[in-house]
Amino acid sequence: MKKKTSLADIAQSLNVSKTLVSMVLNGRGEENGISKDTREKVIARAKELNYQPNMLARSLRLGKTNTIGLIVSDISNPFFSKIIRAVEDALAEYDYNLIVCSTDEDVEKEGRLIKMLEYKQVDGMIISTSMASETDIRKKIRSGIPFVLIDRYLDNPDNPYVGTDNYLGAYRLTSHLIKNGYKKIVILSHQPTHLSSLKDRKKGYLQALKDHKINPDDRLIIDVPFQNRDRHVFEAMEHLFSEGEPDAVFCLNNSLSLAFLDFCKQKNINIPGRTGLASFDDIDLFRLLPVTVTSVRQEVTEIGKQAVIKLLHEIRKPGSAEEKRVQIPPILHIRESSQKIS
Amino acid sequence: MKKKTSLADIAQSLNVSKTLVSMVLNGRGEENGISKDTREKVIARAKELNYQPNMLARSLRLGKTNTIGLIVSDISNPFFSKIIRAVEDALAEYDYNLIVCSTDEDVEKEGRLIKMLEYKQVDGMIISTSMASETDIRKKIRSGIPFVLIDRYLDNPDNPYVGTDNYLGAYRLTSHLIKNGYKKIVILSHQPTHLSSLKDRKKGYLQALKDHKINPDDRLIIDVPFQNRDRHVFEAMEHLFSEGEPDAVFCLNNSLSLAFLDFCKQKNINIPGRTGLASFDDIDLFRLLPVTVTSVRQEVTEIGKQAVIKLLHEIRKPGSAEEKRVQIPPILHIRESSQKIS
DNA sequence: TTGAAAGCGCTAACAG
DNA sequence: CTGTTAGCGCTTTCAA
Repeated sequence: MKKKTSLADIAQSLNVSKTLVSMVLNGRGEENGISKDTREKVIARAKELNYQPNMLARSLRLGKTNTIGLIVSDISNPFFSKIIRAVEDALAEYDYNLIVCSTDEDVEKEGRLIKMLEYKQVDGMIISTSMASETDIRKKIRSGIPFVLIDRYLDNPDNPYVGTDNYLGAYRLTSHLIKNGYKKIVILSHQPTHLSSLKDRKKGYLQALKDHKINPDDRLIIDVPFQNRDRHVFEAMEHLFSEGEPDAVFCLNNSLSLAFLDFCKQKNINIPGRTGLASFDDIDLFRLLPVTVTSVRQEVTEIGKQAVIKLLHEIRKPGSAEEKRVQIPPILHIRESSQKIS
Repeated sequence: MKKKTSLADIAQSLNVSKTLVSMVLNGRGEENGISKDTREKVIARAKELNYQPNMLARSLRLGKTNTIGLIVSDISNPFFSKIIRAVEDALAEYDYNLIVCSTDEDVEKEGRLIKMLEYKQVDGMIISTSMASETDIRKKIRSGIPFVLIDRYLDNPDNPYVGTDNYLGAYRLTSHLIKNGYKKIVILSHQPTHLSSLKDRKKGYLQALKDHKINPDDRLIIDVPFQNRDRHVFEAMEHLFSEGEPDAVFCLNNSLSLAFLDFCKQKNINIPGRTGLASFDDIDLFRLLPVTVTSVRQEVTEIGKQAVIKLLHEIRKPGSAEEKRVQIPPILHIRESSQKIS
């Protein structure tokens, strides 16, 4: 493991200055009037000595790292991992790298991670926040590093944000269920309940009920804790299905659906015979089950892409975006689990 | 967005030296004999001025970034995203961050990413490589940054590596199928065929056939291209199922299984009636289908954890590990898709 | 055409 | 107990 060669090394070996070498290697040789001859010599020697630029030094000098931080609740959740992939690809085009972090919906942890990223001098952050208010985030990001929110927005409408039109998705889905004859529709969600994504889905659900003259029933609105979701879903559903008989379940995301399907499997609950089912998010499973599952697909790739575009905008000239909140309409996939009932 | 406060600022405002401040803030004040009084003053002022350490400068000085790079073929593949999560959690304990990259099994791209990470001075890398030989990687990592391979090893047995015992998993799974009466077992894989993971699984399959006196049939060994897998799997299977009738399919990973299940769904192929099925990897889908799918579960969390331990080892004293290659035994989940046939 | 020097913010060796 | 100095590797005035 030999010592790395630096600008100085190659400058010295050529009896020129670091300045010159730096210019040439950054492709700014010509415009600074370095002779073609010298330029070629520099480049040749750089290759010869196997020069590797030190981005750290470069970043320190330039005040930018070409790295952005991405904070989500769990990178192994397929919804997020697909967004991350899209973000990665979009950023690659602009030569940015990605540091990823998971919060497990833990506000404390999120705070620490934000600080961390700030210390690391990331040029920007993309955050799917668990916090309840913009002030909470601003309190952490003191340096004014730009950030854009994804999936969940906060109280300040001027925060750049990209996500799904959750209200619309839930409204359509619920309306569809109602039209197909379902009346006692459970809405299965998880904590924390202040997340805008979940709140908007709930609003869409309630509005759809209202518009179809169905009275909401509080007992059908379930919020399980985030941790140990599977077990909590099981218990809640067991309780619900043992007494009053709901006729459909609307799961607010993919992990809740998985938990619910598990419950149905164990309890031998037939879909849509005994209960209808519809879900937010669209995962492979939904179209591969023998009874395919009706769902609202979020445009994950689009969310990732747009978030990057917005962030890069924000990095170049903060606060310049025309449109602060971008809500991408979801796509309703009507399948067999929500078949018409009498 | 006010200018950030640096060590110098707080030193100046207190009429002490940067050195002192640096020591105190790094908790090395006491051991360097800074008076308690001064220490407290420094800490108070740091808080007051809202001091945020600049890790970039720190890293440049120290020659370490506390960041490691993780390269996989696709971070949105659940197998990898779970490993990533485990890696993230394990690294967090040692205050390391994670830069993630996807290669799409593209050797060129992998090369560029490795270089990238090297320029960024990551302290180490965890790589699920698509390359065919260790030299190819070493050619990229000139600086001697330590790395550990996951999921796939290379020709050099001294390369630190953590993965599943793929041979064993495939051997057991195939043996199980044979014992349950299956004889014409398709093995469905994808390119590139030099990946040790896939090669070992194939070896396990062949050995199991051999040990049970079944002659391997080349027509049953399928390698589809990595890109557009779904379509290729469909076409290959359509071809296969139209002529000679295989009696089981062994999918070498989760994405191939998804593609195959899709095929079965579209073609109305009954499992296990018309064909048995078994798969490497274990995904939610497999236990939620009405006919549950027999699979070999890889210990993803364990792989991530061990990779981190190995890498940290390697960072502290390179080449010191007792055991270079760690092969974690997989777990066979026997389910309904491989039921006994006559 | 080219170079000298300053400085990004931090830490460590060495002196007091 | 505390400070001085040097330097990590790079870019960027400003000067020649």
